[in-house]
Amino acid sequence: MARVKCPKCNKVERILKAGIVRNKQRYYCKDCNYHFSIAVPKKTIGRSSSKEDLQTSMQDIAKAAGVSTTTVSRALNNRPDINNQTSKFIKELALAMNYQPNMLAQSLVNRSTHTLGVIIPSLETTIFSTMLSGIQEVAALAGYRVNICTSNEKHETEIANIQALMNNMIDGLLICHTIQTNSFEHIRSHIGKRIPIVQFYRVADNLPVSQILADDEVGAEAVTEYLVKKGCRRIAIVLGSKGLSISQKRFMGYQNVLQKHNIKIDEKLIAHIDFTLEKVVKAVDNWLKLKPGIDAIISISDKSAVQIIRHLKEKKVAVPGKIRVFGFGNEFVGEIVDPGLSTFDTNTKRIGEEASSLIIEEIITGKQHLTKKIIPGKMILRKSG
Amino acid sequence: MARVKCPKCNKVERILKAGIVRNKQRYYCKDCNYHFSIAVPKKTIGRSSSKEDLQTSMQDIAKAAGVSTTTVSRALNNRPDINNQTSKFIKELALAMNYQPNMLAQSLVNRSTHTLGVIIPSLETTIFSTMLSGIQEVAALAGYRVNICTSNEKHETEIANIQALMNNMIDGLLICHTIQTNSFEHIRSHIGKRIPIVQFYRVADNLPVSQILADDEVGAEAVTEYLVKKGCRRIAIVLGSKGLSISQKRFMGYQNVLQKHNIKIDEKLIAHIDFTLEKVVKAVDNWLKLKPGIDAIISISDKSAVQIIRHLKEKKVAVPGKIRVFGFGNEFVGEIVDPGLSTFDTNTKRIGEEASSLIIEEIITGKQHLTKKIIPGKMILRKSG
DNA sequence: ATCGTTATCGTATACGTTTACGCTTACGAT
DNA sequence: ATCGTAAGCGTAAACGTATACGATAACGAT
Repeated sequence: MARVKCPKCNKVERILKAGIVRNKQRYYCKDCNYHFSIAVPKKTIGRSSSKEDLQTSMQDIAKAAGVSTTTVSRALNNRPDINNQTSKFIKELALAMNYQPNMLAQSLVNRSTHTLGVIIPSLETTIFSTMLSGIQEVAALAGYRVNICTSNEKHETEIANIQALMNNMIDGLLICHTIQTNSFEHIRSHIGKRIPIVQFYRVADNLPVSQILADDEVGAEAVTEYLVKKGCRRIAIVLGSKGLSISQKRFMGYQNVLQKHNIKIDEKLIAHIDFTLEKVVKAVDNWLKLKPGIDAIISISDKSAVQIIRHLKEKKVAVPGKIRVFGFGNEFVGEIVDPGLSTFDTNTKRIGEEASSLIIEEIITGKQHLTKKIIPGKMILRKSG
Repeated sequence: MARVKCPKCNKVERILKAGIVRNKQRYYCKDCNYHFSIAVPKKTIGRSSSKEDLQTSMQDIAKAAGVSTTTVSRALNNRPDINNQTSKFIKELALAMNYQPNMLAQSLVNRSTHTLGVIIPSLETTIFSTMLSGIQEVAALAGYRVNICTSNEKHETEIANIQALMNNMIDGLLICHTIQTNSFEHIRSHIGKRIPIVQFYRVADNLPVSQILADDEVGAEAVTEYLVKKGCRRIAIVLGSKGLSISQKRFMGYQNVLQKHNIKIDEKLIAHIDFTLEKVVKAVDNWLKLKPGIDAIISISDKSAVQIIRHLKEKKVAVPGKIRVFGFGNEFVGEIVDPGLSTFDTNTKRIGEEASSLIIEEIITGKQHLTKKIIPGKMILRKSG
């Protein structure tokens, strides 16, 4: 029996075992400092299965019915070139034998898995889980499964996820980028292949893939316009990474309105951050020190906006009396906070639904049209703004 | 060319097309009122692919290297019975040719997809998306994908989802039942097969499958005990379906404490409902009419609890002055509401993590131990209770 | 000289499904 | 009587990978 060798230095003496992951024994060669892994042979995996707990296959049915597997396939797929009695008989037999088609085998021949891959930054943020919900519901209606990966707002994880998904297991990829994502080469290398890609919510504008996005520019315009009308002149705004259209568009809307009203744009009032609690609080604290002071904050998300309101309350700053606060997204928590959060409803669930629907269309037709669809939203006024 | 026939009445005349779903043309026979579907033949699907956009396979590498696919397989899997130069050469070639293994083919031979199926009631409820987040993170660390289905709190959808998942595409199933689920035959028929099942959070006690659950009884005891200490004697409680252990356990805890303190249990104070807003409001309104009145409400979820607080505020009922309110789950919204929500932190994310970890262990070892693990939680006191 | 062992590789088969193609039979048209 | 056509079925190849088994050559031991 051949012993385990190091693929690099070809030696066999100083090899250590280093745990098992995904049914693969990991090894480490102390000589050349090299890691590698070998799949655990089937025998050693303790499956009790001799024969009986296996699924019944088409061949089992064929044998039982005394026909070929082709005929079974024809019956089960309602093909026209089969006698009706035969078909009926086989179908009943399949039912009686509790036949379940093996999706893997079907997918292998048909080159399609009826599965969508979804990469989102987080599952613990309401807007993302809401979008995912929309994706999932539409997908389920069309008979598609959903494979979900979270990037945890980390660019490297996003890249790793794409690699993990693009191995013939999905028919299409839906992606919402990390807040810090600024380069998009990891996407570009997959464009134009068999598997279509659709970006949603947080998209990159210079990539030739379809997009479903919120009405960021119009939303920011509406909110800013409203605030200016209310007399605000020093409006602070929280944005994400500059490479993302969500930041660009919202800044555009903000800028448009301020310029229209001849209000100078102050760089100090613009924060490009990820929305962790500490970063948000720090940005707000910096703004509070400014002279002249700010009179409004537009936040990138409702969650941050609500945290800002809480922070301002702690600092005894009146909302909306001293500072008006606006959010984006219309999450449940905005209804509950006191004062109620004014926000721009981005129609979050609908974004997921449309993204799902679009990619399924691209999968079925095989055409990628570079659709760019903006989902309209609406301003919701409560007490905070 | 054979024309489309009805599989039932064998006629061909009165057949109507009825849309395409999952690449299958649906038909409807007006004669016998029968629906059926036929897969759309490959030719008619407009794939431009002649040859070049296909992935490179092991055979391509084998051909290029002048060896057999077996040798390529050996090289790529670090098998010991291969010459080191050969192996290195093949690996470099594979890299140069941008080889990506076809997971479908691998899964077909290995009989494992490294994919977990998850069925949860909803993605728009914080506790569920948090649990899913835990599941996903642990799964990703172990190299497993996650296939997500939502039952939308509907029993029939749960059943349909199980059927859809149990077709060789997953290695294990994680399920959190619907609030209305009361019978479990749809689970029982899948027990003992190759695919392990783990129930989490909402489980059924009399099924021979592993469980990961919150510390419902202890939690309910702690909360009830606290309320009694505060002088409450008419404590109302919101529960889900009677078949679920989550309802039973919480009721047990509630009952234990009341009996210990010789407080009579009033059936009118116990509501078995799903937690839609209307049902919750209706239950609360009924309680408000009672004489003697209630002095506390324990809710099944933080979201409902927060809605209850809002409703009580609208009705000018003082919280906690007149009625104390407790939730379950420790969601973000409980921090934000005013007064802050007292709640029992069920350690939601950890439940997901443990469930994921457990099922992966069952998959790898091939043994199903009927583990029953209770995740400890802790009471969190804020202003509402 | 013969045998056993080991290293290295290929052949063939398997996984479960779909489908191109070919074969037979029946039947109506010429 | 012959041909064409269609219905109904089977054979075999294909999808891409993994592996049991066999083959060969080299080498040392007896």
